[in-house]
Formats: sequence, structure tokens, C-alpha cells
Amino acid sequence: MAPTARRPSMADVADRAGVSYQTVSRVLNEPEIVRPATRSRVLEAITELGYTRNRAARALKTTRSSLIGMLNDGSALFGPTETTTAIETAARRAGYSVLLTTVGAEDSAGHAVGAELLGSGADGILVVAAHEGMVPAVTAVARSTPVVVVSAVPPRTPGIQVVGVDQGLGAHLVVEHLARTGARSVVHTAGPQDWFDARARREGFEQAIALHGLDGEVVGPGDWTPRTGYDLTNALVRDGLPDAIFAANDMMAMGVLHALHEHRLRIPEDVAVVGFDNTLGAEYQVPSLTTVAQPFAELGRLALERLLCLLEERELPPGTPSTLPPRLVVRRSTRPERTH
Amino acid sequence: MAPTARRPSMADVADRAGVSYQTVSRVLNEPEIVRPATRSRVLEAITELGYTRNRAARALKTTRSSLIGMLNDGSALFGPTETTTAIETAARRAGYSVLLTTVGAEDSAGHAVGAELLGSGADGILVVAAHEGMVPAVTAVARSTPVVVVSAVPPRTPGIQVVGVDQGLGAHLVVEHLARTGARSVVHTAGPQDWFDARARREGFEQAIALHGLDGEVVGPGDWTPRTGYDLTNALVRDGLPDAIFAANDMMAMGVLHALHEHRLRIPEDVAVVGFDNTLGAEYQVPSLTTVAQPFAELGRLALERLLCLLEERELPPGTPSTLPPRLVVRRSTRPERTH
DNA sequence: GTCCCGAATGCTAACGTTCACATGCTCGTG
DNA sequence: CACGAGCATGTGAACGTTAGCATTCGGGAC
Repeated sequence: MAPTARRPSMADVADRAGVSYQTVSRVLNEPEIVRPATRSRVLEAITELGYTRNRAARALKTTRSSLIGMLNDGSALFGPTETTTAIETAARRAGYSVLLTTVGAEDSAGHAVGAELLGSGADGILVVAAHEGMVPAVTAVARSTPVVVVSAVPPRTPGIQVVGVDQGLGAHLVVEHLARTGARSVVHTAGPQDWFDARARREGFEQAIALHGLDGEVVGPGDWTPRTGYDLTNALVRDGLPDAIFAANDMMAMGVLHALHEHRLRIPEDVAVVGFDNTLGAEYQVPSLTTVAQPFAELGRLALERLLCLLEERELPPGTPSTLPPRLVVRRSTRPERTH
Repeated sequence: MAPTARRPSMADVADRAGVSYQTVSRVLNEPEIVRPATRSRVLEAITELGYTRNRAARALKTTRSSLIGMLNDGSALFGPTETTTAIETAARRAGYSVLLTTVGAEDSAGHAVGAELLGSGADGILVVAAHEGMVPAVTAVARSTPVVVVSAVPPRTPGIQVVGVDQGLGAHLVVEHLARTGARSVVHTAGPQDWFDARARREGFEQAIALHGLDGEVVGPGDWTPRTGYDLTNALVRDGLPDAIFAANDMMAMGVLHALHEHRLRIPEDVAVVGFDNTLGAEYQVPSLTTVAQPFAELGRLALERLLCLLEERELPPGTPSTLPPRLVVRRSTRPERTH
């Protein structure tokens, strides 16, 4: 915290190196066109003064902020957080910084947030936890700024690009595994239906149930938290248990397991349980949880790549997927598949 | 994505409202000094054109970016994520945006990140997940930018302010509770010792053990993940179990529980288990986990408040704490305290 | 020795905003 | 009715950078 010693500017560097500030600019932007001797003199002056380019001036002149706005959900969910980290790392590598914005429950309108995003001057927007609450903010912004949404569902607003994990496939994998391990009746404790991923999982579940001719039921919706998994399961215990419960995510599965334990039911013998996400703790549930692993980090990188192509008007490399497949991770909360 | 229709500027708004651009500026910055009639005319023009202030130009002229840099750990941990969200919400309310930077394992040097932060032009820096890896980046930045660290430990760099939860107190509460419920021997499965909070918990544990005359031992360190809690517990089962295990966080406690279950040990009868953090899932462990709740959101708000005071050269309201007390949450993984 | 060409560098203006100051207007007062 | 006080608004300059054009310099060819 120096006593307001103005940060050095290009002019300062130029003075020290005995060149004009334009040359300094060139060293930074197109190093190859300045003579090696001058260049190294300038670079030396830069390090001596600890000079860094003034981001604001640069942004003002170029009309590009090198900022990427990220719209996140306020709840500290596992998947979005992983994705966020991956995005930030990739963005930094590409010379962008990430502006974090959360849409909490309180400002559900989202309009204010949309205005905020617009005013932030971000070159592009990445929506990480896609649910209905984001829609007004996103549509407001999408008119003037490229937007990429991480979601299982194609958007209703044209011009918005989407990258997602195939939630339907995930649900299919789960149901198929349950069918193969002898389940006849399956209950899906659904996630909050204003989340696009939750909706896609439920729809995938319903399709897969029909496909395998099983006895399926959807209960809920829950809210991603263990509590709702717990409550829904208690209701099931009262009203009659299925062979298997497919929870909308690992958190809810946690509540499911807890309720079953309280009623001294055996897992998977009495009821099999499956989650979704493969959170850090899934393997260490009691018993360890069969679940669907999503490539969250890969997803983040892919979303960013897509956005950068939009920003820099590059073509997306051919063969770049917009949908990533999830992977079933079989553990001890479901019966083993027979291998013959 | 309009076809590069330049965003409207103050001059455009001024033309439309029939005033000079300076008046527009005034309406935005000091609305009270402009005549109500003119003001509403300007505001109308603003909404009609969808004008938002150009952040870069503003930053350039005022030499303040309205940006707060946040330094986060790359791992998607529960506490830091909660704190992050609270900070972002509070920052937005105060007219600041949050620039997210993560220090991953790969760029452990942190120097690059420090330079990055400096170049970002943030008015102030908030360090959320404080560990040794952050130190070089932070000390580099602290010379020219106010820094507030969320940490249990006073920093070695002078001029850096600190806000934290009293980890030592948390450990004391745990040990006291264990002592009162009949434990004589306690093992602490420590967290990664390059994290300041983990270190403070361990030291608090050692002090409290001495205070209560218990038989204490520290094993580990772990790495916050369930796996290390699991591995350390397996080793304990081999070498002799204590009456209670105090895990460095809830994640590690999860691994502890899992290992104990595998060995068919009863919790809390054979071994009591305590975690730290009170994550969303703690209540739904089997059995539900006794743990220490930290006021993560409050912590975030407090850290931001402190930083804003530094930035705006306000005095911190008298009585504002720099350390927040944690709270013991007793559940079923420890024996009940006798009440007489 | 002169000319020309290209490479290297310098100068001017502009991005959109705010600050400091200048100016015009309105109103109360002598 | 003229004057000054004070409020409302306008004007010029500057923040640090980059784009475009102008200038300088060195060297090769005639």
C-alpha cells in the first residue's frame, strides 16, 4: 500500500528505455516487428518498474474488456463449482479474466442481474447453473453479447449456444443398470423442475422406464438437498417401497440412504439406491453410492472454448462436441450385475 | 448480437435529452444536484437507449475499477464456496464486481497469479481459501493493493488485514464435548498443514487436550478429502482405536465413518466421530454427524466490509469483530451429554 | 555520390468518462 | 430596476492505451 504512488504507465517505461510509448505498446502487442535490441531494452525497463498494462485504458481503446461474465447459482453445488474452476483456469490461460455473478434466491427476478451483466462490459457470458431464474437475465443480455449456456436443454432464445452433459443418457444408464440387476419397480426422487438438468433427468428416466417395461414413478420434486431426499423416502417407506430409488443427485441420495438406515432397511438388498454427479463423497457413503459421473471440468473447458470462438470469430474446430456423455459408476448401493 | 452497433455513450443520451454530456454524468453520479425536470428527461433517454456506463472509461478516469479480486483455491470446497457467494452478493450490492482467480495445484508457484492479479486492476483483493500456496501471490500484490485475507492466522506480511473464524475455539468446543461425554483418548485426523485453518485446528486440539488432561494424538495430515479420512482410520483400526476421532473437516469425517462401518464398529458406542464445517450433508451421514458450524456467509460479508473500508478510507464501525465464533452442533455420532 | 526502398520508430488523435472551472439563469434584495 | 448570490448547466482537458499515418534511418544499386 504505497502512499498513492501512481502506477507506472507506458510513458514511464518509454522514458526509462529511451523510446517512445508507441514502441512500448508494440513490444507488448507485436514483439516481432521491433528490433531485438530495442525490445530487450524495453522489456528490461518493464520489469524494473514493475509495469503492467492498464486494463481500463486498453479496454476503452480496443472496446474489448478481456472479461468473461459468469452467471452462477447462489447455492454452493458441487457440479457448478467444479465447472467454474475449470472455466476460470482455461480463461486465464487464454488471457481473459472471469467476472463472477451469482443469482441468488432473493433476486429471483434476475432483471437486475441482467442489467448488471450488461453494464459489466464483459465480452461474453457463460451461464453455469442453468435454471429458469436465469432466463430473464440471459435473454436481456444475449441481444448484445455472445452467450454460452451450460445446460442439457436447447434454449428458447435463438442465438444462444449450449454445451451440456447428456442427462437423458445418464438416466438411461441408471435405469438399464437397475433393470439388469433385477429391479422391477423404480422411484425417481426428482430434482427441482425449474432446473433444466433436473427436468432432463426426469424425462430420461420416464423414457427409459417405458423402454425397459419397468414400473416407474416420479416423486418430488426435491430441491437438490439431502433433506428432500430424506423426506421423500420417509413417505415412500410409509406408502410402499420400490426395488430401487434413483435420486436426482448425490445430495438427495444421501438423504435417501439416511432415511433407509433409520428404518433398518438393507441397501441394496431391500432397496437399491442410485445418485447423480459422483461428488467427492459418493464413494464414502454407507454403502458407497452407485452414481453417474459427469465430466464437469471438461464441460467448463468446452463451454469456454465455444465462447472464445464466438468472441474471436474463429471457427469451432470440426468434431468439437456440444454434448458430453456421462458415465455410470457402479458401487455398492446397487446389486452387482451378473457377468456370464 | 447486434451487428456491431456501437453501444450508446453519454453523448448519445445527452443529445436525446437535449442536455450536455456532463449533465448526464451528473444525473448518474450526484442526482440530487440536477433539477428534477432535467433529471427525469435524462433518465428517460437512458432507458430508451438502454444506456449503461462504460466501465472502462470510468475506471480509466477515476483510477478505480470497481473490481474486487478474489483469490480462491481450485478445489471445490464447501466453506470457501459459501464464503465466495456471500462476498459476491455483498459486493454487487456495494457497487463492485468480483473478479475470480483460482490458484490451482498446477501453478503452485503463485507468482504468475500474483502478476495476473496486479494486472487485473482490481481495487482490492480478498483471499478466501488461505494456504501457503497463496503467500507469494499475496505478498506481491499487497504492496500496491489493499488485501484482506480470510484466515484463522495473522499474516506475516504487515499491512494485510485478516478476518476469520476462531478455529482454535472450534477445536476446544469439540474436545470439551468429547471429554464431557466420556472420551478419554482422542485422535485428530489433521488437515493439510499448509492450510492455515487446518493448522489452527490442530493447535487448538493439542491445547484443549492438554487442558482437559486427555490422551490425544494427531495423525495425518490428510488433504480434506474423504479418502484420507478413510485411510487414516483404517490405520487406526489396525493399531488401536481411541474413544473418539476428531476429523479436520466433514469430508474427512465421511471417510472416517465409512471405514468404521466397514469394520462393523458402532458409532458412537465404539468410537465417537466429530467433523468440522457443518456441510449440507453432515446431518444426513450415518449416523448424523456432530460437527462445528462455521458462519461462512457472515465471514464473507465481514471480509468484504473490511476491504471496502480500506478502499473507501472509511473507519470500520466500532465493535466490528475480526474473529467470528464457530458453533458446536451435536448430533448422533457422539454420545449425548448428560444433563442433570 | 545520389537515389530509393523498406524497416524501425515517432507523432497525433481518439476511445467515454470525470474533474475543475467557466458561464448563464433565477431570484431576492436594496 | 440593477445587482449579487447561488444554483444549474456547459466547456475544456485529461486518464493510458492503440490505430493510422508520418518520419527517420540505414543500406544497396546505379
